[in-house]
Amino acid sequence: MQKPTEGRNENGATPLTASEAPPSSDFIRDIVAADLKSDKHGGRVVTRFPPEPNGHLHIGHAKSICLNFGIAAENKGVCHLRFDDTNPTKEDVEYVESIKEDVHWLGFDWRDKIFYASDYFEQLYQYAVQLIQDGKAYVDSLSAEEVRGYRGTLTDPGKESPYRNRSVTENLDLFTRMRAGEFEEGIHTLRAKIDMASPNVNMRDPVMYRILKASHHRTGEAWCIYPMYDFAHCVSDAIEGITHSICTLEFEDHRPLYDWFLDELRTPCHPQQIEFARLNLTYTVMSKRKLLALVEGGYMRGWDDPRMPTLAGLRRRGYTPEAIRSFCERIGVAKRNSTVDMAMLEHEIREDLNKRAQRVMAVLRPLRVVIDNYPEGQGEELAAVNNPEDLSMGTRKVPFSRVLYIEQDDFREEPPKKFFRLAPGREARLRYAYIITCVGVVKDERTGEVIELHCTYDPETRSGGPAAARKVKATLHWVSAAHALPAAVRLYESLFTTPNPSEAEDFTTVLNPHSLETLTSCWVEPSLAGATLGSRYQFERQGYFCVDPDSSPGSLVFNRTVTLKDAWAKIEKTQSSAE
RNA sequence: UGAGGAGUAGGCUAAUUGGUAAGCCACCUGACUCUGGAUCAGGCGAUUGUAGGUUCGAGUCCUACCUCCUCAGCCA
Repeated sequence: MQKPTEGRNENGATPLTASEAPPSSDFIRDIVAADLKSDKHGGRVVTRFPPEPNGHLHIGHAKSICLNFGIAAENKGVCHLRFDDTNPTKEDVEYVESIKEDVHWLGFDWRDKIFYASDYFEQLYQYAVQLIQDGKAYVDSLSAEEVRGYRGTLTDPGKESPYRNRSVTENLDLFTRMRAGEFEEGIHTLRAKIDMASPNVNMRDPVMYRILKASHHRTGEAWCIYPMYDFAHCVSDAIEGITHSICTLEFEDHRPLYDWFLDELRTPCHPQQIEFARLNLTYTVMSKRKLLALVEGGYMRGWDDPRMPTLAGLRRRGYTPEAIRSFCERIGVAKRNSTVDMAMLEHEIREDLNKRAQRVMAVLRPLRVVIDNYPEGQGEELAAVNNPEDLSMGTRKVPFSRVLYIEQDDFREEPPKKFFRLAPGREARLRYAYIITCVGVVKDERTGEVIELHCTYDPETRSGGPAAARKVKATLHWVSAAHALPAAVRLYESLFTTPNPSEAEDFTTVLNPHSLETLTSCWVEPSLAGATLGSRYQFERQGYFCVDPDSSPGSLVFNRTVTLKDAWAKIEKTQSSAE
């Protein structure tokens, strides 16, 4: 199928961005394409993203969102947002709001197609009644423990409940009274009458309804019986006219049940359930349980802690929706359990921000530098390019003066091999400014720590000046001490010390103690004075940073989204490990 | 030991349906560079889980085996 964008690209006019690029094909898209061709669903494509509002979305959900909304969009179809809110004891409006926000932020629009399984409670109930009337469902009065005993094991068949053969009339009566609230929780359940000897445990008379005297975040006290996932989900899909019901691998065993309900109910529409492997990422965890434990255990500041793989966390960290979408496209979709390298995600955000983020100079660990031959009280403004990857972003002025700060890492009193930066007697370029030579080192008398450098500058070497072309091995970022703005910067490293924390007996023991480092005496160039919340910058030579919501006027707080690739760090690492 | 799935370079994912293993990440060179960034050029790396079989030809088909994942909630 020819996409309009392809022709445009061939002309070389407009390069495709990641999100515009033709989606790579995968087995699900193959199925959808085949169904379209065979007219299986009347030429329609309707998908759905069905979260339960009992937690916050993470990047694993993003994979599902991109898949469902993506497939719909590619086929001129629609994707519904449906809240699977069938368990009031675990759900809350707080979560539905955050989920809506996250899906929108990711860049997807469900338009008016937002639904709730709870909207279908009455229809679901009527379908259940129909099943009872057909002799395909019954009210069971076994206790939870007894049900477990009757279910059998993976290798042994189950036994039929003594209540399995109640009459339709009795079942109808009991079910009506269940709804009316006559029974306490656990007294009765409605079960599908299938096959207690089925090798598939899900088919051994699964529970359809249980009594829950809980207040539901949308239906309040209207109901005291709630449908189970297996019954509610397939019927909800059918009600909405879903064509392809895409879910994760653990539901493969449920597919026969999904089909059983819809077949028995003779719904006008029978969606196809398709399963794919959920996303795993190295150096983090994805399970709701573990994420919750991190928050409740006080290991994280909240669901939006920038170290969390939640969409709220990634957003606060500085990730763009474009990078996440591109990531989801590149990892592909398959049935194979796999763990994607975190480096892939980092690659995506670097690639995106490299094109878009304004460059700026910031000194994180300041070392004072005095330019001895630069006149005291004098200053000048130097032109700096905002983004060498996109000259249309223009230039800005950066103030220069006699006293500056450079990065402590950019000076070594005794430089190791391959260290190109400043050292006694050595020269280096100050970006957009002059070439300087280190002529003196001031140390703290007690600690011996280097606290100040004395340098001279060569006026001829000013950027654009007569000797500007002279080659020096290193270019350093800097800020003018008199003009710089103070800032706090939060540096993040991987959340865990091992690539696969879930394999640890207790995953909290492999938490990385250095996952967060806060630097409070940083200096940033004055152009950042008006930086707005969430705005993203490249701090030259260091990485991408964004303004954290903890910032207030006059007190900037930045999060490091990701570092720049650092060739020197690698050299230094191999040097030190070689010793 | 029941049922359902899955095995392709270090990691992900493809392979026009039986036609001679491709792409991205990572890693390593080199070029270029006023970001040790970016970019560009190149490279490393797979007897496609194993063993047989069919075929002129197999990652694709057949047989057996091995390994891993999921399932015994009145959770989703």
